[in-house]
Amino acid sequence: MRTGTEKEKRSRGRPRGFITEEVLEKVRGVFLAKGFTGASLDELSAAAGLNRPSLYAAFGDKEQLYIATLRFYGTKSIEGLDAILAGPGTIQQRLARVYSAAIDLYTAPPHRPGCMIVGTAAVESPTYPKIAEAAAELLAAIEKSLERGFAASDLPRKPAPAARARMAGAIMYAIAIRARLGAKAADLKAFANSMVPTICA
Amino acid sequence: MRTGTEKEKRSRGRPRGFITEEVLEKVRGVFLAKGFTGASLDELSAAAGLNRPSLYAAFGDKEQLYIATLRFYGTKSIEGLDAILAGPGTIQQRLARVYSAAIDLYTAPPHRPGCMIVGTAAVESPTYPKIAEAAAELLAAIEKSLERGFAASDLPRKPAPAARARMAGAIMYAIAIRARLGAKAADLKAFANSMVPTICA
DNA sequence: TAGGTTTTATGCGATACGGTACAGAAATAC
DNA sequence: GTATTTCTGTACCGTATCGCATAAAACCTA
Repeated sequence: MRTGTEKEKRSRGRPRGFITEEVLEKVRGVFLAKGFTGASLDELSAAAGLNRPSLYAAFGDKEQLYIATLRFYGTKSIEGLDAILAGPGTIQQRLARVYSAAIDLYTAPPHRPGCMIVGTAAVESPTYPKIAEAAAELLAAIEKSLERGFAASDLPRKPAPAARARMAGAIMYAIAIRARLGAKAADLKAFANSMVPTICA
Repeated sequence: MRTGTEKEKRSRGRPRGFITEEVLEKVRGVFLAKGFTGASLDELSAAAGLNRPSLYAAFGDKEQLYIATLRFYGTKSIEGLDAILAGPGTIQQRLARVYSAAIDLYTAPPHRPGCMIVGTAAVESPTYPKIAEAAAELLAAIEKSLERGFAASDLPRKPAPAARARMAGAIMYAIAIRARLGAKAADLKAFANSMVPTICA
């Protein structure tokens, strides 16, 4: 897939009137709110400010567009995760910051969307194996990021960083689910804060 | 809603050719695999062995049918949860049994469906508030059941049973998500077993 | 048996859906 | 300037969708 940012030699014909990443950002809002099946191409192209043929030429069909959006969202999220985990403070403080930032995104108005992977990709998994595969890869990458954070900390080596990462990831997924089902940010933050010492024990 | 099992006085006209709960069980398989939006009325009525007008007369529209199915599924699940938690053994053993039973259901072939609440209701929440409400109620009931189990155990009163229940529930939701995204039962069971001592610490 | 009542079965209708054909527009290559 | 390539916009196609109208069937009451 072309990213639109590569400064490859200007191709010959009429240039694109959009930037791929901007389209993915706009489309993400629709997929995040409605899910893959629930989002119609009318809504998607309206949100993107593009006509359907342009979407199709750029991304292929709806499934490929969804997967591109999911990977874009996941990659951005993991970058944010890495950044917070590489920041200052104890691992407890950084982990708490990770949860706080996640909860702010998960409970953002107006939809309290939760996480795109947990909240929208999971439901399609049995029907669309490629979506399941992309989602599983992203969850694995999230846990790898957490594992790096724990490995670089001064926590005891037992439990292993990978085990701590699985646990920290599980708590994050649960928060995402509860956010999408309407849980209040304050409750989720209290829960997250109560889990940090357990994960870092 | 009539349950079909109430032995209310036989009504006057032609009797129903189906039992409500049996229909809900059959329909559940379709909703569980495809989600609310992804399941078509053709699939649903075929699975139920009913024609669409019969479904409509009995349940109303698709949303109401889905919510009835969700509540049926949730209530049955909570009964199973209560039963295991009321069984023999230490709370650690009983909690491990809960997870093992859940993982068997979540990873059942051919679809590895996970949990209906977490795997299919969550995605619809922003669009269908009544589904969100029913799902949130069921999660709360699950945590209440877990809380009763911890309250009846001989674990220390700190952390409080409610806090343990939130944690145990979070682990269950995370397992459901990972199951639907393709995780292997053995990996999930290892994870669950590793979490039991932490939850019961 | 006749009448009343509820559930089935067939089939339809209006709409929304995903996806595409085609012609015109905007850029580069020669 | 002309040709070529690529993208945009309109308009459309076939299909699948949800939900319902209608009439026949099955049962109870009398």
